[in-house]
Amino acid sequence: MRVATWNINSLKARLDRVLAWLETARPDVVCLQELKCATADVPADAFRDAGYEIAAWGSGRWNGVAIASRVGIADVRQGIASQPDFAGAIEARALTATCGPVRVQSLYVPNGRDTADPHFPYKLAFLQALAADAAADAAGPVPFAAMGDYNICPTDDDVWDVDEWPGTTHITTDERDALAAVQAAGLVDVHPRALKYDQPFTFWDYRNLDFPKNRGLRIDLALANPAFADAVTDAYVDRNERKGKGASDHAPLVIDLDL
DNA sequence: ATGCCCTATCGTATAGGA
Repeated sequence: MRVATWNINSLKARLDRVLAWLETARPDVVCLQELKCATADVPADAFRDAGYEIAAWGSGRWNGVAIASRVGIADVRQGIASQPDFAGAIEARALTATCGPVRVQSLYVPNGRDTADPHFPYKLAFLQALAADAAADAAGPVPFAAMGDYNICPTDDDVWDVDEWPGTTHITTDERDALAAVQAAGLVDVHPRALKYDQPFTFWDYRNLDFPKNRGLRIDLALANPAFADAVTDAYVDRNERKGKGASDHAPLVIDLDL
């Protein structure tokens, strides 16, 4: 089977491209992030016409996660255990469901904004909660992957050039330690191959010709338990989806499984 | 060609993204 994760940066603005991609890539399950629309506004009919059921948790302008599947969706769960709030709100950043033989989690980890911003400790707290939340699924017999936009480059090789990276977040030791703690729960980073160039980046900023210049980041990850990881036959980043008019700034991460 | 930022919002600018 084929499982994917993709930060689509608005479901409404991206709907045609998402549906077209489902038709060509034919994933059995796709985790989507940054819906930027309310749950009630998710076009479930359009997905149904394409052969997919969709479970979504959206809250309007920001965030929002979904899972679309053509092998069924069961046991849907919103959020993670002890999920921290931001400014008093529990944000739509995690959705977990069982789709056929796999259990997947669609994740949108907080950006962090700046190491001096309150969003940064929020990001670390979210990851800490995630590590605890994932432990049971990580140790279980069912193939499980927590996949999505982690907003962390696991290593310097996951940045086109750390010295040119303009942000203060995504590359810090604190963030990488927090990511390592999630992996320590029993999950491994399914490292994809790139369709072009050496590094399998998943994000390129819209500005400054970053995509043509391949100034990218690998921040969309699939952290898999042993049952999931052992079944992986291929993994790649579909950078072709970053091309052209109306593209998201992220490309899909696609994983093929012998399941 | 990969091509010079994008999205949603009570908007005619602003916040957020990474």
